[in-house]
Amino acid sequence: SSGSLGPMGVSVSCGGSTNPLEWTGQVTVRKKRKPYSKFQTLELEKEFLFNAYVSKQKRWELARNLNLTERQVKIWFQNRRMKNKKNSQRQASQTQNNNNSATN
Amino acid sequence: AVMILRSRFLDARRKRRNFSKQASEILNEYFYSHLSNPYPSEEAKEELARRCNITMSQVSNWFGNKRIRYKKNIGKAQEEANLYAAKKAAGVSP
DNA sequence: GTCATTTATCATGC
DNA sequence: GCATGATAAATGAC
Repeated sequence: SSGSLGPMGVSVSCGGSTNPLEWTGQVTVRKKRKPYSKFQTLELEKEFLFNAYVSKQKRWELARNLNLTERQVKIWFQNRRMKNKKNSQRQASQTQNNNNSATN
Repeated sequence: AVMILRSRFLDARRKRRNFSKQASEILNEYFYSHLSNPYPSEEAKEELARRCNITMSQVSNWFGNKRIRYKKNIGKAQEEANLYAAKKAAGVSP
């Protein structure tokens, strides 16, 4: 039971428009998102073709050659694996739809 | 070179389409009726996806965009919030 | 490690 | 010309 809200539950409509909504506040300071260059992305994609999981040694080399931090390289591979999974699921459902409509 | 061309065909952003009016209505009603915690569960997402005839990823995208863009508009007009708040209070469909 | 997010950016609709 | 949906960096929970 959550009682951190106003007396009426959602108290948005009554005049005062400033909402004491906890989720609207982000405490941690986050680094601004900065898109990678074409060269950086291309090199990362090339390495991802060989293996979706990069060793510590390879990560260090990539970070140095692409002027990225090891943390950035690590996170890039994590996000890339998620993207791969998402695309695989999308293709799977597409194939299933094709089979269903073809057999029926 | 490959992925530059890849994005031309495989990127879904190239074929973006606006949701239907009723789908936006359903999503907005849920958002403003759960304004204190606009994070639908997996089940709620499935329900919304089914009623809106969109995928669950699209539901997640919508709430992600909605939350950040609502946050950015706090202190501004936000007539949309008042609209749905009044609608909820009246219990009337448009 | 995965994975739901936050945030800025991208590409499109109108 | 912005509104809107989807994607790309970045964070945090677990």
